[in-house]
Amino acid sequence: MRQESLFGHQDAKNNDLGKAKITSNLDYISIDIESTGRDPISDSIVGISLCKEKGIAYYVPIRHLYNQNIPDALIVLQDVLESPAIAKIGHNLKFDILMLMQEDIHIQGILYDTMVASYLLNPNMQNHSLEEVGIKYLNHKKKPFKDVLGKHKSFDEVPLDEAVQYAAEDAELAFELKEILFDKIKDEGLDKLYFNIEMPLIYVLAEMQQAGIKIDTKLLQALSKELDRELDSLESRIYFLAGKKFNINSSQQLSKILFEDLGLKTGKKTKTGYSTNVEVLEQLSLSHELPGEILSYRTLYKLKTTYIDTFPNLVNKKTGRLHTSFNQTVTATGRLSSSDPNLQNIPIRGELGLKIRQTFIAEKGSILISADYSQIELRILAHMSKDKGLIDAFLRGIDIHSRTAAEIFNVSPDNVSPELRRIAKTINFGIIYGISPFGLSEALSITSKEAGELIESYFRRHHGVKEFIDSTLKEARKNNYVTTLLNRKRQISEINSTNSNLRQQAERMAINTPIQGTAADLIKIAMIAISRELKNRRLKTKMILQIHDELLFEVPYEETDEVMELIKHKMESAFELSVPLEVDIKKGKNWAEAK
DNA sequence: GGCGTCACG
DNA sequence: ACGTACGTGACGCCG
Repeated sequence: MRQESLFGHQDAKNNDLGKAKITSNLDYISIDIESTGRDPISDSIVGISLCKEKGIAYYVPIRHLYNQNIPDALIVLQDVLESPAIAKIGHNLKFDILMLMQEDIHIQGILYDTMVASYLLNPNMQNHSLEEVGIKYLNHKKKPFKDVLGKHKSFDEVPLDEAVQYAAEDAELAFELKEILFDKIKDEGLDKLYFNIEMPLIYVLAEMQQAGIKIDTKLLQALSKELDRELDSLESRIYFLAGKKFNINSSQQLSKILFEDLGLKTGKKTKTGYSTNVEVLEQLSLSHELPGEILSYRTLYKLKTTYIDTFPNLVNKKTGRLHTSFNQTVTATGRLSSSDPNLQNIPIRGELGLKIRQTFIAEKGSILISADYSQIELRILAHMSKDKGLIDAFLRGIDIHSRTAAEIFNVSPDNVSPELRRIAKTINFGIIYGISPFGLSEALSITSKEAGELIESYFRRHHGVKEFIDSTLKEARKNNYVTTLLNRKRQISEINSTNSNLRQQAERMAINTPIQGTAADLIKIAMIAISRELKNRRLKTKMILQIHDELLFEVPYEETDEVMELIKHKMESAFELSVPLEVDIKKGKNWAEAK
């Protein structure tokens, strides 16, 4: 492999690569950006490597801490990077897109992202790093980044010859992986899913991350002080009830207090001892005052440490906003995940949950709009199972849980009590999770015999669902994988296991994945469609969060009406099922109001 | 770094 | 007899 620095290694002055020369006959090129760190909002570009031919890769230093930089090199490359006719190959291109956005360079063109390709080929795999994928498909062992960095604090301090070796290797590796992985993508019938959904989604996710969300730091700080006082008083009360001081956050120490000192009845066990989780403590709170106080303490402490005290520190200095990372290659089902910080698990339940949502606000002159799919997974179940009862209920717009209750308990729809509805709702959830008598019995605190009877009663009225489950399992056993409506695949390797625990777990995955995964497919389609339409109409509205079945937008006042209609329409028409997709949409000055 | 716990869909 | 509801990420504890 020949590795050169396009400008740094050779004599820069003699390197008058004209734009015409770069762009002519160039169908695709692999790129890899080196940076001062992994945060594409805060960190900056150090250099970029390029490869357009196996065996030849170039490294362009941009901001190394020595004098061989070509600050204008990016401008020379801009035409290539922004050419829609030149496809871009890379491993985790969302990162490169975001880094270049900082330089006001906007990548265009087909994206061959080898990380996303690896994920589609095996969504169960934990690690789709270039290191791992390189080893798996090319048996190519990369030099670890840590070794390149050595004693240096950041890549911009790495001497050029070492930087060239490392960076150019990455670009070439991605280039070579592209051939292999995208042949497989085609062979596996994943090309439509990749090119129609995952590939355009990369751009959408990059824009969402770049947009970020505004939070009310002052309000969070005020909440924090309020909680300090409450936690202090809870702490004293807990020590008093326990008869001594201890670390309330240690479940081990708490377990000793509850089950040894106070002699309360033990319940569920964990690997390391007796459980002190919320179910156990709720049960214990009937016989002693302490468990209830612990529960209050835990809730407040959790929300304070995870959200209230953390978020103000994460507000980006440049943008004044909170930026998450949307991960496209993490979940086994096709969902996105969010991290650093996770903005897909912002509290909503309880008074304090609402207060936290109130701290997510719109920019001055804008509002937040939240749009969420109503019962999307049950609608998908209705579609996939062709179950007459389910389809009929959704076509007629009936409250699905009440309808299920009426069926299972054989009462008239008007006579469904809230309690019966709650049970039916749990069963409906259970179906989607790959129901089992044990699981349902735990969720409803009934015996598994009773749970089994409820399940039987459900299937008596929903033959379509029963047949869907049976045929899905049959397919899974035959293929060792299951698929979503848009042909996403998940391998279910233990589906034929002789270990019954593993096999049953695999069976639940086999049922749940097509449903959860199809929901993920549909909202991804909607996101792409909405993003396109916002661009086409030159609207300023920004999509800022996705929470599995919900999209959150920041919308300038004057666009409110137009955008509300646009979003609802695009989400509801993302894909035509045999039942309607329904979207609830709301607006407000903060996320609590818009929900 | 594994574990328990708990925030969300 | 065993042990599981599906999918995530982050926190603090503990070794």
